Amino acid sequence: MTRGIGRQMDSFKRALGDLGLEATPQRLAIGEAAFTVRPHFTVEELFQRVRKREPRIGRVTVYRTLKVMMQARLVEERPFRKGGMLYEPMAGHRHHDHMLCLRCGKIIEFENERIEQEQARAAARHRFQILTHSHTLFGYCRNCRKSCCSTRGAGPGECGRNGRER
Amino acid sequence: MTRGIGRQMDSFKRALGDLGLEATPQRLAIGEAAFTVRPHFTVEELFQRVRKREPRIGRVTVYRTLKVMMQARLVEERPFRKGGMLYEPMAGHRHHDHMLCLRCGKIIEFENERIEQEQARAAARHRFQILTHSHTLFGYCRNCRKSCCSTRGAGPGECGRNGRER
DNA sequence: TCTGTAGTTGAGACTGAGTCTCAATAAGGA
DNA sequence: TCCTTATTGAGACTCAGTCTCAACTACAGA
Ligand SMILES: [Mn+2]
Ligand SMILES: [Mn+2]
Ligand SMILES: [Zn+2]
Ligand SMILES: [Zn+2]
Repeated sequence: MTRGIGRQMDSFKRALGDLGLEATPQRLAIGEAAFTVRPHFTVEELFQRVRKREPRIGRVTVYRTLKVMMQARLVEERPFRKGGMLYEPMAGHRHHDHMLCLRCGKIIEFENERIEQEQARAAARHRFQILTHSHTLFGYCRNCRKSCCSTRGAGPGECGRNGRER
Repeated sequence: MTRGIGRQMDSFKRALGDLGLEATPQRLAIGEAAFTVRPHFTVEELFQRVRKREPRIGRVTVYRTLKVMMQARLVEERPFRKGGMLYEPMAGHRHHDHMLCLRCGKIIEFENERIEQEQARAAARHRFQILTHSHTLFGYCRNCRKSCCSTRGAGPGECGRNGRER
């Protein structure tokens, strides 16, 4: 899955041009980092990653560049948790929604064409113009549901998946 | 719509009992306020409202009590915006999802049984146990979509609806 | 009534995400 | 080279939410 970064960077550079912004080393470094961290990342994770290449970069620039990538629809914002968004690169990816395990943090992606259709119809009925949407299920993944949680017999950290993989 | 507060307060008191918590004046005041502010409120709005009756109450207690009401499923949390949740009393209300106008802040509620069904099926397919879900459409309401936004000819504040009614 | 205990409360300190400000720097054109 | 504009990053700031802890309450038992 490390393939496609070239293409993603091309889209990013084009987007910068379209918006009348320069392709500075900082912006390019942030782009490359965003397209190679794990698929749902925090700003802090991105920042740390960029710093390895460009130690002099500032947090503000990361926020700013992320905003540009959002405008260009190269990344999307995921309001999964209370303190702070997660971000996900979308270039190449098809649209999808998420299930989020409240115990082990696992993120499951799903697509459902019927839901998208019904959603469009509901919006049309209200003459509402959809720009984006967010559809997230919160609960327990297959590993965490019974064996761990119902029986109340385990602390966090087991359940097949070991630990954070949000 | 001011009817039903009695019933809601009864549920709340019962919930407190079930959780082994006392029905203190503070908690009751917060409950009453939560069931009478506007249907989607911020913590700060709730806090201000409670203060009118109980000026000595602290913000922490509001947060704490809100958490209790969440556990009892008397209110639900809405991750609509970046800085801070909105809350919505659910006692009596049927489940519904939301469309959110990015320009005037209007909140439209909708229900769609087919979406709920498909969502359940998608979860089942992944052996995922849903506890809650959040499904929100972001875009422009019927008043804001063309006349105001596409033509780029208006600042915020008009569009039929006058101002905030998030 | 007095006393001990557990539950509850609220002021204020603290954390962490995100924004704002502004001076320094880099780039590009005349 | 000189001038103008875009970009950057340190640090101050805002705001939501949490944590800590001492004070306060209700009440059960002596
Ligand atoms: Mn995803
Ligand atoms: Mn609602
Ligand atoms: Zn899990
Ligand atoms: Zn609107």
